[in-house]
Amino acid sequence: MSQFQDVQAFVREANRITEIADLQPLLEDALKELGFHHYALVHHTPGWDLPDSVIRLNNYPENWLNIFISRGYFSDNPVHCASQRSLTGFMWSQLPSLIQLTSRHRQLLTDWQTQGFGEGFTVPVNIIGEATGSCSMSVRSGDVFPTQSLPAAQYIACFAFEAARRLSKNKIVVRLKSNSGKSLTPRQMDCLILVAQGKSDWDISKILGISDQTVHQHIETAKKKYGVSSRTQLVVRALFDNQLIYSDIIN
Amino acid sequence: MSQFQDVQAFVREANRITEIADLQPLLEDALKELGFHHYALVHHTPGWDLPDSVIRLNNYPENWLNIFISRGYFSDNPVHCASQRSLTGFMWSQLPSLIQLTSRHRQLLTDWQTQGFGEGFTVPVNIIGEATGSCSMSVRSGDVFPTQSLPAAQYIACFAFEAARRLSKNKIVVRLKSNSGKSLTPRQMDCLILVAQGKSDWDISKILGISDQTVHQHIETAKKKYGVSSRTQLVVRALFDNQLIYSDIIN
DNA sequence: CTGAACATCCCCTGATTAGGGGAATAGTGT
DNA sequence: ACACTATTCCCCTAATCAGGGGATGTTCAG
Repeated sequence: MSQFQDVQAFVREANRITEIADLQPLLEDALKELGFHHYALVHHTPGWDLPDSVIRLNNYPENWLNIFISRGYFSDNPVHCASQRSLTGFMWSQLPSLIQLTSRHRQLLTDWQTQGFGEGFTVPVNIIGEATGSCSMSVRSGDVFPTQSLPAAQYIACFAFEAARRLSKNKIVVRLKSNSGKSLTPRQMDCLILVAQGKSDWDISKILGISDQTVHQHIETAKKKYGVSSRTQLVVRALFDNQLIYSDIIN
Repeated sequence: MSQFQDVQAFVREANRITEIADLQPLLEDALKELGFHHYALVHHTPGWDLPDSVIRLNNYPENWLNIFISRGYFSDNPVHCASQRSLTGFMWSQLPSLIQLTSRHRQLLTDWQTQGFGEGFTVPVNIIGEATGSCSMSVRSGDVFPTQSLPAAQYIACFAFEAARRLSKNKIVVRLKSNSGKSLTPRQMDCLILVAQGKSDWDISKILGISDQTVHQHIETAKKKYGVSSRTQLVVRALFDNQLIYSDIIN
């Protein structure tokens, strides 16, 4: 599996299967060949139950799944948290340098080790308009970690998720209402950013040094450009269209 | 470049450089070796000017850049649009099957061909909390398209963007205020989704078949859980935390 | 069985937003 | 010079949201 041609065989097969159930053994075998014993290909959802379109493949022993569910580790999971900050795969031993681990995070990692599991590697999967996800793989405690397999692992993880996505029953489709070049003026953007931060018209007027009615006017014009009727919709659309990004808004 | 070991050399070098300017020749050479003549590694921003932290590397001839800028193609770009819908790289000839092309999109592609450029391949780059981006590469019209290089191209594109991200001056950092397991109740989620869609309390009350004051109550409780003071902030936080996804909201 | 959490409803006041007008100034491009 | 856009300000009314208060019934775990 040191050649791209080898992993391409996996990609070809993954593209051919028609049932999500068929992906499970395919992926398990491919990752076993790379030297990994457990894997999890999942959407990052706040809850465990409920939705049908959510991808959640893994070969963890039932014992671990029980611990995982009973302690509510599916939400606020350090691996998921870090994978939203990275583009390429990362090893779990690097987690402390990627995010600030909480005591709850450390507890999860301790529980993991206590169950006889070892180092892991996670490939992030982020698609705008869908739930974020990841494909993780790990070895048992004491096993040699297959560092030389990571490039192939990254590649396989990516295409495995794409295949799972394709086969996921209720396809999560988001149709872009193209904003067709209509863009906001600088002043409208100033106001919009502050609106997204939860500021009132009066707050914004003081921050920008203009009257609150002018702020109101800018926001109304922006809403008309997007064809929406509420400020909340305006912010959602602007985020979705990349006119706004979270770093403008949060902290 | 048929082996993972070969592209790993690129990854090692990309991780070593300390200036974004050094990435340009490194990436250009690597992609030339794969058989591509032009590339663009960019953040998808609605405007061309302005921000400093935005990544925008390319080796397009000035002629094309002028056309690109003068016609405002940086916004509403079909390649960027499609790359937000995909996880793995795609060829530009597949664009019609990925998104619905507008006349403006087709105009861009026509202009592209008129300038003597040919088939291209784009690797999406999506990181939550940052502007989305992509790494595209293309051949000249009439050149053979290096299909066998696509796996390596996908891999290199990914790590090139990660390197550019690392070197981008004003690092776009978003700190997660961990919601530490505090999750919304089903009814609160119902209301939140409808709020995000721009519905008023009264609308929501009719949709859910409860009183508008109850709706109000659910939203207030949700706001308290997130520690925010406005509905807009609530929606932004919920989107950021993956409690809400765009497909819940848009269409 | 007893709390705790959830869901539902009602009351109240004041602040904010929505949506309709109109109008002056400055700059840009034709 | 004229059209156009952006920016700024003002007026108005009605609807909605924010933030208090309290109350009832269900469900589920300890």
